[in-house]
Amino acid sequence: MITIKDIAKEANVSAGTVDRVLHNRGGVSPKTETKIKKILKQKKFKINLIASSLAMKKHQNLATLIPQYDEQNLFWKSPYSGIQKASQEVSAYGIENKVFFFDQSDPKSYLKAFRKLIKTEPDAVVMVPLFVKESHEIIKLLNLKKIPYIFLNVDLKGLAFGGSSCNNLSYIGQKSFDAGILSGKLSHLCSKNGDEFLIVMTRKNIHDYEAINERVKGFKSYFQDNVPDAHIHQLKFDQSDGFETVKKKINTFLTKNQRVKVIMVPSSRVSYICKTIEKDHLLRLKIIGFDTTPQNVEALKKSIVAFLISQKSFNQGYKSIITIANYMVYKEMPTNEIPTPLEIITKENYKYSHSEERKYYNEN
Amino acid sequence: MITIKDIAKEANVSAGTVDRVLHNRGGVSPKTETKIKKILKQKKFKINLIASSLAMKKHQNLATLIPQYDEQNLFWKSPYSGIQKASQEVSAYGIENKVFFFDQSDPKSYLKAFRKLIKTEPDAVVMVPLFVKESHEIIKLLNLKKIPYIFLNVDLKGLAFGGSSCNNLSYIGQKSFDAGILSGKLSHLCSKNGDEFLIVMTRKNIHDYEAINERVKGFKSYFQDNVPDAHIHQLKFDQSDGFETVKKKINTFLTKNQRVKVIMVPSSRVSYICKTIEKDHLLRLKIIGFDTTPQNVEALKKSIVAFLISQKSFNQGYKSIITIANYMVYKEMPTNEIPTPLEIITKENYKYSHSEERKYYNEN
DNA sequence: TTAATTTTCGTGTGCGGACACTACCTCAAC
DNA sequence: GTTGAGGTAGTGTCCGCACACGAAAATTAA
Repeated sequence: MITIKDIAKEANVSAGTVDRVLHNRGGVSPKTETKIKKILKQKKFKINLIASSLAMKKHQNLATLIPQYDEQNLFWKSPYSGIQKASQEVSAYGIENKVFFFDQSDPKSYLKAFRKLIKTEPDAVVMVPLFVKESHEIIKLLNLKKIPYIFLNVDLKGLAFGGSSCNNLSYIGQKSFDAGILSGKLSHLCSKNGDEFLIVMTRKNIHDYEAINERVKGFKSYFQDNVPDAHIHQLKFDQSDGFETVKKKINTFLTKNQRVKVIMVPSSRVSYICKTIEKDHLLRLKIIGFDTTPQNVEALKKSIVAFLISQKSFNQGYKSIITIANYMVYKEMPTNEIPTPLEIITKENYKYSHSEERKYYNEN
Repeated sequence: MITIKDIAKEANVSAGTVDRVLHNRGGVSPKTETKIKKILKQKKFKINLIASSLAMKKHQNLATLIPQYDEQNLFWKSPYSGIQKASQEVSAYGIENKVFFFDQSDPKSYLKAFRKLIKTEPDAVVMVPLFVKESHEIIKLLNLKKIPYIFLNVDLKGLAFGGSSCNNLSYIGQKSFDAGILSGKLSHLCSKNGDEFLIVMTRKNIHDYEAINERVKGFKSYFQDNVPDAHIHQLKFDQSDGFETVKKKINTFLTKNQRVKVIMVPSSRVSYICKTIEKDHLLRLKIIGFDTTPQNVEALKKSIVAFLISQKSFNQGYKSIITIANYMVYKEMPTNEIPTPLEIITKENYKYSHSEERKYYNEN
């Protein structure tokens, strides 16, 4: 193992000087700096994170702003678990994470939670910018206070409102358009010539309104590029539509359109949709959905759903914390976007796909 | 944060005594021991792993025994990269990993490499037990010397030869049978009633002889359970068969059997097989293979191959090192088996699936 | 009672790095 | 030549813990 002292000896300087170079703290003449840098590279010196974090002992505050989950909508449980796990890990590095929840259907609670958050004077923030307008108020303040922040799961693609542009260090989440393309490909693969397709949209989930649209666009884009003459139907339901309404509409539609063989549900509500569909129809259908919520996985196991496209939201949560922690501790700049994998989940590979998450649950 | 000193002060003893209690190192009177333990619990003291591992500076040797990769067979490059990455990380914990290579087609080189390895007196070993008989010689010695070891990618399911049973801490790899089931499911999903299936086996890859058999078994098992009357053909090629022989045989077969619509290649040689198949046939075929070797990914991108089932061998390599390192440092017992995910890779999601690996390549 | 021995415990050093503090050196102004 | 400012580089201390060493206390032997 190469230490700072080794480098110092090699360069005929003291450890302090090497340290100054390592951290760009200035006060080193260009000559010695280049010399030291050369030796650092040559010897492949890597800072000893253990010793480093011990020496720093800097207690930093991290704050996280995410939607609260409930039984109605378990989607946010998974990223929260990932956040919890990562928080535990980074605590050894002197970073303490506080989580603030808001109601995903209430912009006011979003702002309220943020106000609480900002009072704790965090050194960095991880947030889910669910509401565009309110987010810009938040961002303005964060920019002003020079608090670095990361977007999780939802992106505000550099939208600038009133001069406050997003300076988020990174966005960690799925590329929804590409996820849509993938759903198109899968639909295509498990269909034959002449089969028709159906997209079913619900409005129950606000959380990924933008994402859902992107997925639909991606889906259509796939077919435009590969099967331009494919017949793609679309059904939309409103928040106000009850279970029975949905049921009636869908089944009537499916009876009329017997050539529809594949259904794509661009939200995490695929299991709900499945429940409304009559058995006769289910038998001929291949159904593709998103996100591995417990209900969706149940439907997958029963072979009602053929594919789920997972965004590994546990990993998203986990990574968001790790990423910003690395920035806080080592000033390590993350890439602008950290796309999470588009995982294809079937009945057969589910049990292998979320082992990290399950392991975490078991340990706690 | 509670430190040892805090506890010591509270108990009116020195830090050394607290340390002795913490590590059961003896030499502490029952009275003070119970007193200290009480305070430890009460204050919820947790040892600072950072400081601990720094102070220990235990230089431990780790040795890894894996097959050498070459252009002919790039499969082993990926786990090696994962091993490299993990080695780098654990070096901060004072663990130095030495990698020893052998020729995957030569049992003698396997033993030879091991002899070299054992001379370095490693404190733990990660190995790919490719050859059953020779592995048992190795295991016998490791058991005797009480050196803990982990199996990577290939498992010796507790086979006992001459009284030497496998005491491997863990096996990190794919569950090949389940991977086969998954390939069956995918084949089924992208076929229609009456389509026939073809399994193409080559003997070029010895590395996963057992795995290949398991995959085939899994594939057949899926159809037995779900489509018992499916017609599954099988072609086997010998090591001696040249490209032209294979080409001739496959195309003759496909011409004769026009109802074959799906091909499953249970090894990582799917791209090789694809090259032998004439375009006319390719057009009607859905092809499923294993492992994301560069050539296979190429075929995937060209839409020649529909699905690849990846075992994330990079992660396997990475995890094997991390797992044994955790055991070495914290005596953390791993679970007996650490199955890696069965990832379904298509043209559309490839770019998101191996980002860790690519990131590592770019950084180095 | 005193010496010898064992048990119990305090002290000091070092792991590799961060950073404040200090010392030195150069060069210009007077 | 003296002085002081500004730029460079060295030194020392600390982070929390592990462990060796030896001192003090307790126990036993003589």
